[in-house]
Amino acid sequence: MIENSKILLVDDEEDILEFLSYNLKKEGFGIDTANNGISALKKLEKSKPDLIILDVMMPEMDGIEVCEKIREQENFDDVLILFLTARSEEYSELAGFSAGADDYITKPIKPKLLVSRVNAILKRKRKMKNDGPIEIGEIQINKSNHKLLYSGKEIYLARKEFNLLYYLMTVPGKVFTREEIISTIWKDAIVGDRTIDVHIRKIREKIGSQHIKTIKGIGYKFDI
Amino acid sequence: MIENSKILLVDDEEDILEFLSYNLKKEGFGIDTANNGISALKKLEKSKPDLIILDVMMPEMDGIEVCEKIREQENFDDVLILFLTARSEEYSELAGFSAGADDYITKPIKPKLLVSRVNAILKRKRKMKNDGPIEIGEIQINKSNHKLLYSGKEIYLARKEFNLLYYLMTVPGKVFTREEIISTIWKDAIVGDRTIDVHIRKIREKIGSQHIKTIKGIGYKFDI
DNA sequence: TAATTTTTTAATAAAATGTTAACTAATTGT
DNA sequence: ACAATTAGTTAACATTTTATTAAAAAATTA
Repeated sequence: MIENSKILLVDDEEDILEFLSYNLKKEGFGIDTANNGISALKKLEKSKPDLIILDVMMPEMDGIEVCEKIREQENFDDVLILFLTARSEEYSELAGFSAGADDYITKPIKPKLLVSRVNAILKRKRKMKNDGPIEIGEIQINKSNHKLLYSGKEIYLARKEFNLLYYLMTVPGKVFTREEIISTIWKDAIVGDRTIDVHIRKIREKIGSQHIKTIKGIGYKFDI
Repeated sequence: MIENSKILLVDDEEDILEFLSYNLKKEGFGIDTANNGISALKKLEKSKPDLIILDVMMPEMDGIEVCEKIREQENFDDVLILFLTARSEEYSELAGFSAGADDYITKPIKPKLLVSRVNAILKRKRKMKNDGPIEIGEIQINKSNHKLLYSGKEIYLARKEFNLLYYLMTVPGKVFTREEIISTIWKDAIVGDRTIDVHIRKIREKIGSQHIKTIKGIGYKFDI
């Protein structure tokens, strides 16, 4: 499953491309490479990668810009993107995430860490993609047909509300931080903190307020 | 904390060993030395270092080989390893990292840079480790989802309370001084001494007062 | 394009959390 | 034992965080 995932590597340094290729091929991933942003964008359609590993520092078009351009495309607005950054460029953490990155690895790259990070991120994705309905108590939520059943009755949720509730329900009992929520539900937009509250409120309006609990200073969790 | 870290230095040149020793001891690190790879591997078990500084260029067994051998050992497959390389040996960067190094420093070694690098790498490690639930007796505290279980029952702690208890539980039995507590929990605020007491009191209110012991004139510790 | 729905923001209220001050209790050193 | 020091307690107050509205902006649908 994971083994069949395709990864597109984008870096201007041939050495790094080879190093990454070697270590990821060894793990059974399908590898495609590009040595600049433009070439990467061109290869997208044909390659259809599950994950893109992007160097932040590249001449002409840097990783952040490439990332933004990828996210603009209909078919790739939810492809996984992982940034490579030099240790010193701490700024890239923030810049990268707001550009729509899913994770990042600092150089120098350690093969073990790289592989485990890549596996983790793909696993997470598959879990999210896993379309089977989640059933908790009297509540059933089904991503494939976008339906929420509460005691057998269908309740309509707007998209953001649905995504948010679904996300919380993926791990019942776990407290999701506001940061986690924002970086998952609002990948490619910067929204204020109150936005979450309002959506939570609307969900509570529809399913009652006993299920979604506020953990002040941290975030929210779904409980039976 | 950092000050108590143990470092194993491995180099064939006595001068360098002394130079490193001198500069790192001055910072409060515990130092052990070995002048070849075989001796280093032997000392591992007894020394249990947090960090190993390895010269790449050594006769008989070079640093990369030593590194690989260390990584093969169950107990040390995630010990930190830092390479010393001559500036010219650029190849060693890639080779070193694929052997499992965490960082490297080029010779000639500048004391200030050495110390800051070592501190940085140890800090990073502690940060990474800072996950996963801590379970002590009937108490389980889980930072990733901000949950405290006491005899299986979930207890709610406010954020500061949680952070404080978690901190004390990171090293059960260790007495944390008020200074340590303040500089960890109140990183960017100046608070009075009574503030700690009040938070301790609130925690005791929730989990009972048998676990957090006051060491008068020093600080507090967590005990089973 | 207009109408409708959804999403976001802004303003404000409410609630929870955090800190301090003032006082009391306990401990320690002499 | 007694003063000095340190910790505990409480309640008031300050600060931070979240909830609730209504209204504006954006997206979707007819």
